[in-house]
Amino acid sequence: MVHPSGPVDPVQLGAYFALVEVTSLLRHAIEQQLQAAGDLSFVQFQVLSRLDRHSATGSHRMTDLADAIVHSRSGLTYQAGLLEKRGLVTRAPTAGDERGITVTITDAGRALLAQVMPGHVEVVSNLLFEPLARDSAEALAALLEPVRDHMRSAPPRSAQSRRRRSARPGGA
Amino acid sequence: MVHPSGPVDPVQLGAYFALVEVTSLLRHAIEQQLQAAGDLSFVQFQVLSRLDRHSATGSHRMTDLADAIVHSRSGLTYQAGLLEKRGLVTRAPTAGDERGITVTITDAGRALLAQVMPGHVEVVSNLLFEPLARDSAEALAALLEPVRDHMRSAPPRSAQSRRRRSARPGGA
DNA sequence: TATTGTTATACTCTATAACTATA
DNA sequence: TATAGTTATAGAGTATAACAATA
Repeated sequence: MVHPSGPVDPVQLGAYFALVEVTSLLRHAIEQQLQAAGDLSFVQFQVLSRLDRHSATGSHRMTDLADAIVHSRSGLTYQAGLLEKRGLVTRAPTAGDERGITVTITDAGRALLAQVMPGHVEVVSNLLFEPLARDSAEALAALLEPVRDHMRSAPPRSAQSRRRRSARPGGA
Repeated sequence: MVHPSGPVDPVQLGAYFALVEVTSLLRHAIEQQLQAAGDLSFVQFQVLSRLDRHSATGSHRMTDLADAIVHSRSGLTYQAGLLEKRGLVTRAPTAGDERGITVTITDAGRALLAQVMPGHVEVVSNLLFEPLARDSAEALAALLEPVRDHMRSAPPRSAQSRRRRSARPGGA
C-alpha cells in the first residue's frame, strides 16, 4: 500500500471514497434515464434545468452558464448548438452588451424537461434518498451547501483560462 | 418553472443539486491535478488506487474492476491496456479460471501513485474538507456509506449487459 | 488591451456488437 | 448455454488555440 507523505485522516478518506462511488453510480443511472426518456445527455439536462429554474425569463449568458456547469466555453457552445438545433433553447444577443449571447429556454424545452422530470426524480429518490431518512437529507444538504459555496468562492473556469492566456510565459 | 408530477421535497432537491455541483467542481480540480502530477486520467487513477488498496496482492479480475469503477468491460480493457503499456499494471491469466485475466499493480504503478497522492490529498482537503469540521466529515461518511451500499445492492453493470444480451426480444 | 463567443481541429474516451475461448 | 475478456468500430464529447467583434 502506498503511504502518502502526511498521515491521511481515514474518516475523511472514507467520506471521499463514498462520495466518489455514490456519484459514479448515481450519474450512470441518471444518464441512462435521461437518454431513454428524452434523448438528453446529463450536461444538456443541466443546461435546461439551470435555465428553467434560474430566472423568470429562463435566460443566462453563455459564460455564466459555462461556469455554472463547470464547462469550457467552447464545450458549452457545442452543447447549446445542439439544444438550439432541437428547438429547446434560443440564442440572442445580450441587451446592453453587444458581445454577449443570452440563452433562453423555449416552451419546447420546458415541455421536454417536464417529460423527463418524473423519471429523473424517481431515479434520484430510489437510489439516493431511499436509504436516507428525511432529516438525513437535510443533514446532507447542510453539509454539502457550505462546501459548494467554498468551491464557488474560487475564480470560475472562464476566468482561469483567460488568465493563462494573458500570463506572459517566463515572466520575471 | 416546470412542476413535475409529484410534489418534490425541496430539501431533497437542495441536497441533490449540491451533490451534483460539489462533485463536478471537485472532479474537475482532481482531473487537473492528476494530469499535471502524473499524466493520469481520473479513471486510471481509480484503477490504480483500487488495485493498490484492495488487497495484499494488488490484484483484481477485469470484470470486478469494471464493476467497481462503473465502467463497461470494453472501456476497462482500453484503460488497462494504456496502463499496461506504461508498465503500471500487468495482466495475467487468472489461476483456476482460464477465462479470467488478473490485473496487478506493479512497483512502477505504486510509485506513480505515491508521486501523485500528496497533491491529490491536498486538492481534496482544500476543496472538500476545508469547510467541514472533523465530525462533519464523519457525518458525511455516515450518510454516504449506506447510500453506496444501497446502490451496490443492485446487480452490477457486467450482469446487466449480459442479461440484455440473453433476453429474447419480444419474448412472450 | 481585455472580454465575449464561435470555430477549427485534434483527441480522448466510451459503448455496442461481434468474436474467441473457457466453464 | 453462459461467462470472461478482447477487438473493431463508430460516435459523442471535450478542450486548446486562433479568430472576429465589441467594451
